[in-house]
Amino acid sequence: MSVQERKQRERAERERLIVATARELAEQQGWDAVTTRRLAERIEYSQPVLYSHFRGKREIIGAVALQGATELAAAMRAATAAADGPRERVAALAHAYLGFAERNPAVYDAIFQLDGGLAYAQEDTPEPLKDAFAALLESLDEVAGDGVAPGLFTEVFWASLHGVATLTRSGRLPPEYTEPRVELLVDRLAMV
Amino acid sequence: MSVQERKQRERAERERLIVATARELAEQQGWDAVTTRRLAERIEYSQPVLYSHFRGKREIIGAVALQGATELAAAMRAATAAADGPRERVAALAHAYLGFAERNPAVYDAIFQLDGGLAYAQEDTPEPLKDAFAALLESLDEVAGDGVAPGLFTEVFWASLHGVATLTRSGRLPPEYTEPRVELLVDRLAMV
DNA sequence: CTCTTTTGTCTAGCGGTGCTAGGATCGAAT
DNA sequence: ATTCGATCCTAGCACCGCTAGACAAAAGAG
Repeated sequence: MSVQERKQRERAERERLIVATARELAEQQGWDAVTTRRLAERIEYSQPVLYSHFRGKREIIGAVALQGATELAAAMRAATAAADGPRERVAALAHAYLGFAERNPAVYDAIFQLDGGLAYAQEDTPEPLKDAFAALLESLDEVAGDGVAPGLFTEVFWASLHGVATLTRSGRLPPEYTEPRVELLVDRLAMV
Repeated sequence: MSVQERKQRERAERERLIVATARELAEQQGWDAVTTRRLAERIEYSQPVLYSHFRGKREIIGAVALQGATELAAAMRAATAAADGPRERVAALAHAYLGFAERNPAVYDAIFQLDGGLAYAQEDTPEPLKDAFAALLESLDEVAGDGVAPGLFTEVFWASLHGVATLTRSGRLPPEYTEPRVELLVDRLAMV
């Protein structure tokens, strides 16, 4: 029995290694550089081993996305917990979100831009994704304003942040005015 | 002389054919399906011909992006010209933008998501891109509000629309509530 | 301890990608 | 008619995601 347990443990460990290595490589050189060959070489196994853990490259992206969503949710909750008052909470939320996107661009892409084979906005959406949305909702609920559904408000606020994050990182928005952009968003959208 | 002119004309015509075919193929089957081999086959020339017109696939995407930006700018101007009052103009602008993104997803990607080798938000940014931003600015200028730079306001409004457009199309936002989302954005962001 | 069976891993290869070198062909000018 | 230059294509490179099948190591049975 214990032999099987050890093997299972080692297998799980190797799977973590694959995900961590893919993430590292993606952050270092972009997702285009994450090829199955390079990834296999880095974990010091042959390519087919990857396919004994994941159906394909897409699922590896998905695994990185789930890990990232968990961290993003935690980062947002930590930031809002330390803020006083609704206005400050929303501002802290926005900064935490954009900060995460800036510090972990490849992970952000895995969650919000690439196809990781995950279901979004459905019943079978993976828990980490639901939870990241819930973390947004928790702080935005109180500033949605009268007659506006908190869920709808959260979607709109989130979409705005996402737009700023992606357009900035692709060089379509100059990065130097991010701060006033966020202030404007918070000022106008949040009903203090 | 006239022989050279004819050749030049034919060359320009073939270049238009390449761009139009790439766009068509991208809208039909997505950008992943736009390979140099398939594209070459559709225009009934060999692969290397593509490279006598463009440096590579990236530049073809860029050409589609410029064409699309011109159309997008025209669509926004047409929509806002037919609207009465600032509030209605902004709403019409938002609908024109999102409508374009929905009807031409591949072109939208070429402009705002993919790497077409174009410069954004700089002096050497191609005219069509500058003009599309200018078209946004023209209608948003009057609703930026006191003490808010119209350029900054336009960036934020644009980013919000972009977030809605991309998250919706990738299935991360359920499409059925797009209308109330846009209404909320216009209501809150625009200082009527 | 030996033999069988199962499990795990690797080598090699398939059909595809973007891109390019070098040769063939065709038209224009001498 | 012949040279010459422009134009285009065939063939091929290195890489991609993914997989079949050979092989070795470990586990279980006698």
